[in-house]
Amino acid sequence: MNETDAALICKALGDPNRLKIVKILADGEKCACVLLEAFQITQPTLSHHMKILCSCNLVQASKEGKWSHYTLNRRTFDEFISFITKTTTSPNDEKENC
Amino acid sequence: MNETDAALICKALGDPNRLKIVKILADGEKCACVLLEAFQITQPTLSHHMKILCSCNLVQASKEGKWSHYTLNRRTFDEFISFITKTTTSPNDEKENC
DNA sequence: ATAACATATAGATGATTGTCAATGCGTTGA
DNA sequence: TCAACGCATTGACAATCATCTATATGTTAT
Repeated sequence: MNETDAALICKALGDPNRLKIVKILADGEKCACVLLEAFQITQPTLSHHMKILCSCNLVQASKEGKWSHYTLNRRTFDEFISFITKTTTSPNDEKENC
Repeated sequence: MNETDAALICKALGDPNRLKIVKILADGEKCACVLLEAFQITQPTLSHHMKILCSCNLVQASKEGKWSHYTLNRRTFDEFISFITKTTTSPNDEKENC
């Protein structure tokens, strides 16, 4: 996990719908049809959001027949949390002031 | 801190430059001129980013004469961390599956 | 085979974003 | 008072984004 990865994840979580998707997935694996019910968006739009969440490795998809199942990737999430926490606690080298 | 606030903060952190600004501010208060040196952007662009970081309460600005000093608002940051951590650990009510 | 279903992809569109040059505004020092 | 300085604001522009409709792809059941 580096700054680029973290910024990508932040960007992914920066959309209210995607943040809510992550919240729902925190409850456990869900298929797209169940996720879709929780929103007022069309199926292609949901698919688009899932692709973004998967591309930053925050969510994992697995197909089972017709259904796509999505799970929250807790390892990525934990790494993200620890990265940004570290970012704000460990001082860096630039001590310069005005 | 609610989902809207958290999404706003994620959005603010979703830009690599802003994430780096936060990282630098973690070292302590900085003025705009020092921040500017760390980037390849123009002064108005930095000003724009600072406005976004301040508007979600992640950063606080204070003027002293000609200089604007910026500090990381650790309280907001901690609330943010605990919110998204809670989001992915506490199960919600929707237990429905396919 | 064929119809119904679940999801993904393509293409279009309006909104938002990051960036810059130009300019404005308040402060400091000569 | 006036010039220089630090920063904010404005307006413009290209790029990205969230969303939609239409369509394609793969799967299940008849």
